[in-house]
Amino acid sequence: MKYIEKLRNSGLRPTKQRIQICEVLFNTEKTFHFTINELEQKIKDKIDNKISLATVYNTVHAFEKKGYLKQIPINSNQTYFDTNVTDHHHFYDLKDGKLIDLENSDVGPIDIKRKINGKKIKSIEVLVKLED
Amino acid sequence: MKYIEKLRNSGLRPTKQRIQICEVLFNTEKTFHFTINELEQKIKDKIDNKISLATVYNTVHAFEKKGYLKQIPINSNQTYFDTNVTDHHHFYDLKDGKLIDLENSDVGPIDIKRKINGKKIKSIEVLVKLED
DNA sequence: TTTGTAGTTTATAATGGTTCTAAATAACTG
DNA sequence: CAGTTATTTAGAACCATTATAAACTACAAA
Repeated sequence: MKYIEKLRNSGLRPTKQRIQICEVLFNTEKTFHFTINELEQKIKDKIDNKISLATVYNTVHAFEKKGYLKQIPINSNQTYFDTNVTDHHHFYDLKDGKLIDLENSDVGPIDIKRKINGKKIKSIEVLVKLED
Repeated sequence: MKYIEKLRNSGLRPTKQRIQICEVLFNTEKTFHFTINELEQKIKDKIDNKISLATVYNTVHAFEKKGYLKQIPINSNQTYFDTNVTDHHHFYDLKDGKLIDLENSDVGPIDIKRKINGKKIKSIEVLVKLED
């Protein structure tokens, strides 16, 4: 299994649950956005054994910390995650609440002119809200 | 009272509570960011009578709908609002969770090259995360 | 005024996503 | 294996937010 090494290399024990969640998250052609509930559903669909909700939360947070997932800053009652951890931005369709990737090449360079003393920029995230 | 007209003009009845919340939110030299809990505290400090939590929520949402407040898209367990409704962006200091305004003039123009069929851009929001 | 009505406020309950807990289980190391 | 530590799990707890429904208030029409 290709994920066993990935997990071990990040200091995470390659448990059955983590490997299965890796399959659901990363064994896909395209990256995608999800909430915990959506991920839980995907897991139910693709996997025979049950994985407890707490484990899904634990795993997603562990993966986020390791940089395998990113949270998407958006105002919603649920937290959105992205399996696309490359530098990119999002459209957010207010009508249906759906997110659409905006590749970095779709956005001109972002020039932040102001500096904050003693701080450096960790990331720049652009959210483009869409309406009809 | 200057807020009575403002409220009435937006189709909101100028109740005592709404006027008082206006004072707390808008009768300041500088704009500011807040969560509902922080606003509740401010209200307690500045106002003699009690305003119920539900009213604070109702009012903030009403003001947001009318465009007097903006939600700040950020991942937090609480929702952040901004009394600065002009077009601008934010630094977010990950260390202490504080937000800092980034005036539009501090950010070069943002060029969104991709279009989504039948949708138009309502807003563009940039969140610049800071670390030490 | 007075009165009717629609809008607001309020305390409290309900909701629901997320986190905590502590016991059972599984992975790892020697 | 045996011992240790990490992980999983079900369920409880947490807590921001929303819903409820009764009391109250602004307002307009008579």
